[in-house]
Amino acid sequence: MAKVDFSPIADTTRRAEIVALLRRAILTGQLAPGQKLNELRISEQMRVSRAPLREAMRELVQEGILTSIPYAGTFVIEVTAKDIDDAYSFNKVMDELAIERAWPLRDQRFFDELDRRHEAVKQATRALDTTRQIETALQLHGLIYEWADNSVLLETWQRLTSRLQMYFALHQHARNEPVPAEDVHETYVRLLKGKDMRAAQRHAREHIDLDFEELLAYARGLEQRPSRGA
Amino acid sequence: MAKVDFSPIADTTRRAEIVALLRRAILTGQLAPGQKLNELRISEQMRVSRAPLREAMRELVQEGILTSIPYAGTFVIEVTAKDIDDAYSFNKVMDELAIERAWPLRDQRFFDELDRRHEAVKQATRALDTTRQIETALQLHGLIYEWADNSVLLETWQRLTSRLQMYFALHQHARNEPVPAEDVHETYVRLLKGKDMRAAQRHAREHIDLDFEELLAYARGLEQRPSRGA
DNA sequence: GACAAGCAGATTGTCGACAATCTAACAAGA
DNA sequence: TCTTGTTAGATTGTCGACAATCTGCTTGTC
Repeated sequence: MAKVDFSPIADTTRRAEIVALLRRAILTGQLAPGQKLNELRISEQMRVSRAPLREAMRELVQEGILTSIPYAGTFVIEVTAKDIDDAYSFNKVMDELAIERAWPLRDQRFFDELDRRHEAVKQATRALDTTRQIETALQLHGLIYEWADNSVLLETWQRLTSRLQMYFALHQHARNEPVPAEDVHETYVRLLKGKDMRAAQRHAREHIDLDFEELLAYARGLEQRPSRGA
Repeated sequence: MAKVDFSPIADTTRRAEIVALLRRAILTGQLAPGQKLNELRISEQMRVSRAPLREAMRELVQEGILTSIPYAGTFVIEVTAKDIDDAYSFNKVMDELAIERAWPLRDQRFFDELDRRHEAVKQATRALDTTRQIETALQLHGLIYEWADNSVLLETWQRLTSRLQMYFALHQHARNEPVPAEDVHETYVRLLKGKDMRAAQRHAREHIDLDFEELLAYARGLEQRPSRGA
């Protein structure tokens, strides 16, 4: 009998597809923070009834990227500097933990996967696809969580990822700059392959710092002159 | 003009009430792990249509205490020893972090609230209300998270709490023992009021150990002879 | 007796319509 | 002019019915 690893079949419910579509729209910034999601309009655009759409929205509310006010509407979450700061500071600690847990479990498969994801980032960078660049960078970063062998830790990371992706997308969207050409993940990957765990943790912390500082500055700027309007 | 702090008005949707009902049923063990939730039956019992019930279920799926398989059903999550171990080990690190962050922010209101929640645990203990005892103990424990001034940390704790409460309720339910008479939180509260942060962190870690070890042993026992049945 | 095909029955997923609620514009009165 | 009451429109919340899918049993064939 042939030994084939069949991956789970794709979700066939409309709900799942709607969730994916909405999430993508939010995380890429097509739906701006604070924006209201009109159920009727969206359901008509998607050619779907409101039932699966509403269920999908409930999921995204729990996922933390939508917020719902009864009888008023469902909105994309607002992004404050404090939110970003909280996520950033929390992420630093989590990273240290993940590296610590994943460290003794690194094996050939880990290194291969690390290279694979690193390659994906570089490819997105070369293609000047900023959205995909953010996505792949987070996936690269998420490997230590997948390897840490702790379901709660992984799940927490995945929840956080949604918001991080949204924040970075916002940032990119705002300054509308070309992506950095140099490879900022080179050192990170090298250290994860090395023998000095502390060094890897330290780098992860500092590396994150760099990205976030800019992001924070941007968010603080936003709060000075609050956007929003009719 | 009178200065009154009006609290937000209660959620008035059926969905919100259903979520509360279902969550309570799961966390108290009235709905056993692995059990299937029949939508038609539940909606009839609650005198509600399936729409708000399904939306409520979606929320609880995202909350991590239900799991859904398309066209098959929605089930209460199974509890494995590894799940408990993961939650426990994750919780230890989070606790240290929360204490560290909350420590410099402790004030009179913190101490008052600490006493208030401690009192609630003692009262539930005296009343031999095990469910309420678990609930209040977790609320006591959660204060450091509320005070840590980090929304992501707090949110993560709240998600974790659901599952912790479920685990402990299962345990209690299984051994069906009277609640411990002595006050196991005395030291914890005292240390949180003191000046030695490290000591508080150490105690939190060790205190949690105690509770969890028993729980883990119980869960491992479960996995030997897998329950399950018609 | 073993096995595949096909057929109920039950359950989940989706739909369209109705009810409840909110918002904003407008009118009436102090 | 400001406040309050009213009303129309739009939007969300909920309902009951239908469609799609799964499960287990029965039936027929070898």
